[in-house]
Amino acid sequence: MTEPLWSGWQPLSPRFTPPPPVLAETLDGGQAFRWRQTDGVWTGQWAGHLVQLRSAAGGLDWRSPPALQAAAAAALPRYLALDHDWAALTDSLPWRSDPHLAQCLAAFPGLRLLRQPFGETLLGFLCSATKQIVQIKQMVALLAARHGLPLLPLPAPRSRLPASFHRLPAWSELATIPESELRACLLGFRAKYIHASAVFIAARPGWLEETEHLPYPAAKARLLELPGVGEKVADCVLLFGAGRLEAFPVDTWVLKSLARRYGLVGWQPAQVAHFGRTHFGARAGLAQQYLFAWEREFGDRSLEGGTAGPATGAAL
DNA sequence: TACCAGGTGGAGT
DNA sequence: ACTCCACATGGT
Repeated sequence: MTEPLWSGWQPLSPRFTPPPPVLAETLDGGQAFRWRQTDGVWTGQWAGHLVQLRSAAGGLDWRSPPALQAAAAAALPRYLALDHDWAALTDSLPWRSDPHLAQCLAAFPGLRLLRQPFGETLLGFLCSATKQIVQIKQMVALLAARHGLPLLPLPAPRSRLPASFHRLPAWSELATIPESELRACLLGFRAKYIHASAVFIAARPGWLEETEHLPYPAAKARLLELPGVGEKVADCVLLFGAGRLEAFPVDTWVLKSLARRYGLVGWQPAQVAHFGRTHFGARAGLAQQYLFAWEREFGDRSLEGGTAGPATGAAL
């Protein structure tokens, strides 16, 4: 008979027990672009991995296709950053003196940063400029489907696979794809940035890997050399793809958050970034993720009524 | 129909 | 240094 697509569910360890909405925010809130939920089960991919997660009584369960299970078991702890003490990291944020931050922490208990593959994170956020998350996910899915290697040596045309799974194309592969084919993946003007960045990276073997391991300021300076990578994208890549918690990406939502909740109306992104790093400290990027999640979920509703003073409290 | 979306780079002051 | 603007495309 054919091998089952998925192996049996296994408990994730160390434990990771977010409430389902927080798991959703973690996997699908704008850090990563390759997770989908159906019937309470999250299916996600990174590098050569394919994993499902579901909430169970004592924590999360996970499973993979049998052929990929061993590799996934080794890779999952790093991807989900299970070895980090997120409760302690979150507690180190200045929530005691910042009522709005305290409100954000309470609204998304257990939110964490993923540790995604560096190159894939770069690709995702090169797609992100002035696009909604659902649209970024669509671009990334098309890039994988059309230009990435199949994940499994697929057994049968009639297999029970709901869809075929593909890796994202590596940067060396992206360099060989004509810009017109990238545009066909709904990338729009981002296609030329991805193409030019791929050519840049392909001309410098080892450059991307070295960049990942440099200290934050040097790594950011190198990422800024890439066409299409500015302050915000560089910080997202370092925060979500290199574990640099001091990176403080300022996107339109964080700009809104700091304007509405901290009174920084009219401030430029660079000024807001400076404020964020000094106010939130060495793990400013973690604080940023809470602010981002809260503003997207509750921000507009909280505007009805009160003026946006510092840390005006909307009811939870 | 407007306006917005996890922005960036370039041109003109 | 700052301000405006083009860049593609779909969602609301």
